[in-house]
Amino acid sequence: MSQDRTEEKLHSLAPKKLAKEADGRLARGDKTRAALLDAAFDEIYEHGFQSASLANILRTANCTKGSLYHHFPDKHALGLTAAKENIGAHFEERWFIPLADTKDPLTTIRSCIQRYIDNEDERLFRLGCPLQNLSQEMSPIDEEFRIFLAGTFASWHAALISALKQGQKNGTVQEAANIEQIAALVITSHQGNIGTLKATHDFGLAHNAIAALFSYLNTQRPAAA
Amino acid sequence: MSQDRTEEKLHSLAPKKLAKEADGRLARGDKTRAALLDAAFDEIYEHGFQSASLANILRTANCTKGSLYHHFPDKHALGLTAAKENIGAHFEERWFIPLADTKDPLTTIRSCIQRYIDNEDERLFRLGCPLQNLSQEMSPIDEEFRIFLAGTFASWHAALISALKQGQKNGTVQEAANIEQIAALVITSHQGNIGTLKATHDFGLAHNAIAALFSYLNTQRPAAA
DNA sequence: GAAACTAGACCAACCGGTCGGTTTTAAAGA
DNA sequence: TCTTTAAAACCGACCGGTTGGTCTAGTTTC
Repeated sequence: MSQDRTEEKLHSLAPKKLAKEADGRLARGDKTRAALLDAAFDEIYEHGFQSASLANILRTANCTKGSLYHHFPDKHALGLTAAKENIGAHFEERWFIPLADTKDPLTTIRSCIQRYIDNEDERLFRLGCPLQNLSQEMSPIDEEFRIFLAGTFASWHAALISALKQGQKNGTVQEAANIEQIAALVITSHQGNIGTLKATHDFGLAHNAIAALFSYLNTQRPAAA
Repeated sequence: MSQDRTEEKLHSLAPKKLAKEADGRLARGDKTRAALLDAAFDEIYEHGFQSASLANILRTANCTKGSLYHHFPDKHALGLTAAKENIGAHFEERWFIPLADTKDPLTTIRSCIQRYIDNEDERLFRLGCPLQNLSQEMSPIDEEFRIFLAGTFASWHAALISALKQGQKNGTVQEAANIEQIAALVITSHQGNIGTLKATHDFGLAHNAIAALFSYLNTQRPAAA
């Protein structure tokens, strides 16, 4: 599947510059495109990429095959673009912005994680994390997806490390703390927690796991704060 | 999908009692059945349940549609049985047996986890953990699968807790340790680690995550051992 | 000879993708 | 301002291929 997708690019995957009407709304074509991307993300989130049905996407977006294949070369490009735009925005809002200028990263991390469990997000509970879902499904069979997903993990890791360094500067994280290790455990335990919750539906387990993580994080604070 | 599967059971999902030949080998029918289950598990592990192709399974198992639908009522039953037998055996070998009679569960847990990363298992690296893959894919769309998977997580959790209690009795785990929390973090961080590795292909991240986990586990030992 | 098992042709439903044709839009020309 | 024009956007019938599943006929085993 999708071995040599490097050929000609009739449609660019680079973020599209949106033409706007005078009143600021999207032009007709871009509105369709946006509806397509929204519908595609939803369908993929619900069913996975491979089982996502173009017919369903078309129905939700209220448009037709012709439109779809005018805007995107194939299902793969549609899915990848939808994933990029949506997952990128999610991490920006939920992690990168809160971490960007915190002086107490350990507390910030705690609140970022807590927010996933507290907010009673029915879809998160039922469907899990889109980044993780796509990682599981697509990593082994599509290198283009895998590279994007790996890049997201890398950015996440980098943002955590940079925030933890800031914490050291500001005296909220031990100088001796192994920052790479902390960041790695935050990522893996959080991912595992969301994924496990989806199958077990056991909030008790999830709360215990984050309690353990938080107690670990607390050991990384300076002895005298 | 699979809403009311409670109707008549022409084929039981309970572990089948295998008829044996005089010389101990499996009878013809059971050999076909076993080949089918093996092939099904492989195909599902590689492509997921929904994308698993019966044609591929039949080719691998070297048998035909007629045989398949003689032994199993449908794809769902085949997949669920294959998952149960294989995942059950895996956890038995990799976790339940090592944990069963250990006096130092923290060390045992450590070696169980380490084994996943050290053993250069190409399929684990590329495809991840079957329990996790199926959790991601099937939990939201099939309650029967979900219940089995949740049960596996519950058994895993219980085995960890029981081992950690043994550790307390034997003085290798702090009396004050919150055992449920430890067990929960072991499960979620391990699951997250395997899943993340599959997308990132970054062993460094994986090693950092388990290093952090191990350092947390070490804080749960008695002060003077 | 009955029951267990295997064989594979066949089916309707659905899949992603193509293609010739129509409508809408915005810019150019007068 | 009205007309022309070409590109952009949209439409949906249609295609070959694959899917899970059915069914009848034949073989093996006891």
